[in-house]
Amino acid sequence: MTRHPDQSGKTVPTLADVAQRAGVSTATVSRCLNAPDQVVENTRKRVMQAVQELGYSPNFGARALAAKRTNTVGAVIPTMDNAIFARGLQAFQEELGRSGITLLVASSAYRPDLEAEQIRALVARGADALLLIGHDRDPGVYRFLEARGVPVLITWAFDANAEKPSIGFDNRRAMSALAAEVIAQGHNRLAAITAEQACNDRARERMNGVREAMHKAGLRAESLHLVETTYSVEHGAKAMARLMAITPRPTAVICGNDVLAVGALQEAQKMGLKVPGDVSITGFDDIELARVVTPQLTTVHVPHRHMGREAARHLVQMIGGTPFTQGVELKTEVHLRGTLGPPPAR
Amino acid sequence: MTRHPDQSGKTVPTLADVAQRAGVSTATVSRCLNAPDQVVENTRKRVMQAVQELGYSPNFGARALAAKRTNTVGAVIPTMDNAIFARGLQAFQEELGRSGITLLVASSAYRPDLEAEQIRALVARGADALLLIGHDRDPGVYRFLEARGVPVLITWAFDANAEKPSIGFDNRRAMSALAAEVIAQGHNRLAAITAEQACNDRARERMNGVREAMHKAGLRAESLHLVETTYSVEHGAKAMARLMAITPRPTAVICGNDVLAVGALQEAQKMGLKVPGDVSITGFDDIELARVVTPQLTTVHVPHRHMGREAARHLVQMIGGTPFTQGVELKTEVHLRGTLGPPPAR
DNA sequence: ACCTCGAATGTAAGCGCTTACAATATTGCA
DNA sequence: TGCAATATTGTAAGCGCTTACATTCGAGGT
Repeated sequence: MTRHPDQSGKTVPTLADVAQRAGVSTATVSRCLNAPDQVVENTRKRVMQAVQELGYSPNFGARALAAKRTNTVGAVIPTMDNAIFARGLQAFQEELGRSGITLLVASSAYRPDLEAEQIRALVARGADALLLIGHDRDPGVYRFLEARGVPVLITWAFDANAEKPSIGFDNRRAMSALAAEVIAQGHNRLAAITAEQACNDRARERMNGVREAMHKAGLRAESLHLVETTYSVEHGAKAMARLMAITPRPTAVICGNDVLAVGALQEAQKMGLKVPGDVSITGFDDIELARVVTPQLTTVHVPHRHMGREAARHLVQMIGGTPFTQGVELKTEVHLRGTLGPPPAR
Repeated sequence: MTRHPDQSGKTVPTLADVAQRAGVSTATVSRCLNAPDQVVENTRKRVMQAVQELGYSPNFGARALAAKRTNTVGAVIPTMDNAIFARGLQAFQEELGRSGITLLVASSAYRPDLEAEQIRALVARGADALLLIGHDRDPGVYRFLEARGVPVLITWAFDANAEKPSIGFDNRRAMSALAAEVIAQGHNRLAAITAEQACNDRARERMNGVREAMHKAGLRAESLHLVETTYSVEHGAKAMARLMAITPRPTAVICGNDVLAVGALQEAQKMGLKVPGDVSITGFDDIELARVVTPQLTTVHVPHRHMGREAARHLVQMIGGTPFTQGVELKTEVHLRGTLGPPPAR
């Protein structure tokens, strides 16, 4: 493989270089960097100056190797391609920063095999703990993590009975509440567009929520027209086209997330359907997109930032050795906006 | 600091453990992992089985330390909070993956000090090369990178004369082309909303592009009403409100990016102004948002994925030792959509 | 059967850092 | 001033891995 990039024979200064220049031992330099108060002011100044002059920065690998600790946590998210995870992750990172911990992010493109690979990569890189999205996962992955003693926290979902502690919300209940609002408007021909449900407990639970609400309202859950598709505005639009071809046409389309919902909305408008006059549409997540389309999307608001912050706090504790958390359930809220209205007066 | 997370005395298997179990030396195990064809089939099978049974995975830090090479490149982007960088970065990562290189991403929240810190962190982590956004940066950072011999590629901008090679587009020219279209519609009372220009050559050059187009068209560049604000839909809206309070009211508002433009669009509509009937609005970037609002945004399309892919290719070469690149300039395209029209017939 | 030579494997020296422990300097107090 | 106690610094042993070099093995040629 490639020879390393010391293109012009540059030499990276090491601890020893700094020590020599400052006229102290490497141990002292190390202490200056990691526990400055153990070093007397005078020496410290000298060392710091040497650090400056040499442009020294510690070699992370060596440090991790020697200290058996990296002050790094890893997160594997399904995709960076949209805002759903961005906001929560940002908050997560900010909170970690307070404890001097660095975040490493990897994305799995919604593929379980890639996710497993990324998890291994992060662990190999020394992640002290991991943040993962959703509970669904090959048990082998959990065994691996268990064997390595790497604390794991699940988020974007909450399930008190799952193998690993989670900080998030109950996807089923949240969606059920939204669906109940839809039904309360008088809709009884319902359809739904969901992201792929295999390996995705969040998507699955959301759809279960829809059925639950239908059942409670006395509607036959089996009458729900369900289209499963991959995550994108375009696919949402395509799915919508399929649903609108059904007769009698569904009067409300409940989407598993805002991105699909926006696609559905666009398609409806393109077909000349009035939203919500001819058909109601709802989303889930309440990302920026939801408030930017016309009419604005009725959706479930998720406290992304709060979730990220809480996750960080708990993970820091877990790294500190506080064993096993019960998990935290966060509340979501249905936000009623323009895309939901009563069904057409047939 | 925290004791490390071996909560229950788990022991992570090392190369030596694998070697012992397979009855070979550590060198052979290492070779099995890094250069399998140097090991005879029989031994290899035995080793691989031991790896399996033990659930061994190599310690990245140790490997980097010994091999002086990490097969990792780092990228520091201004924010993860929106889609602008996501798509290009995704492509970047995919292309790197082809060469077996891992991407580490950090975000700087548009703050130069944080960016410098993240750059140091990535270098300390052994990044073989770095991808950075835009040219503006404290010279000290470049000196540091130079001293470390870390190849750097700039993207999301192109400037043949800049200190570091870049792969991107000419922000000024691209915006100038868009502004020319606006002017061609008959607008002569122009306003603009820009992201903060300090430390952001991209934002600055875009505004220079507006002025350039005005100048070419015989308009006084000084007559441009400019509002500078931070990056978000809401701030775009606020800025729009300020601009719409000016008399005589500008008839076209050129925004430095799509996010600000969407905010401006929302505000205009909230104020009861017709877009483009009463006021035209344009964006820049052509992110998903641009096609999702009503009417769709006239904007500059940037070939994000192409840019990411190219950047990856060149960076891989640079790591391989191919010195200094001339850089690559990519073409952008003005996409005329619904938010641009002729000015109101006064 | 013996020798040569290349392929396969083993040996052991670090890579740059942290940290237990030892050595030394400094301080307070009698 | 002298001594114990404490604060500061130094010494050196690894952390887990790669790799140059040494060693051993096996096949082919005579």
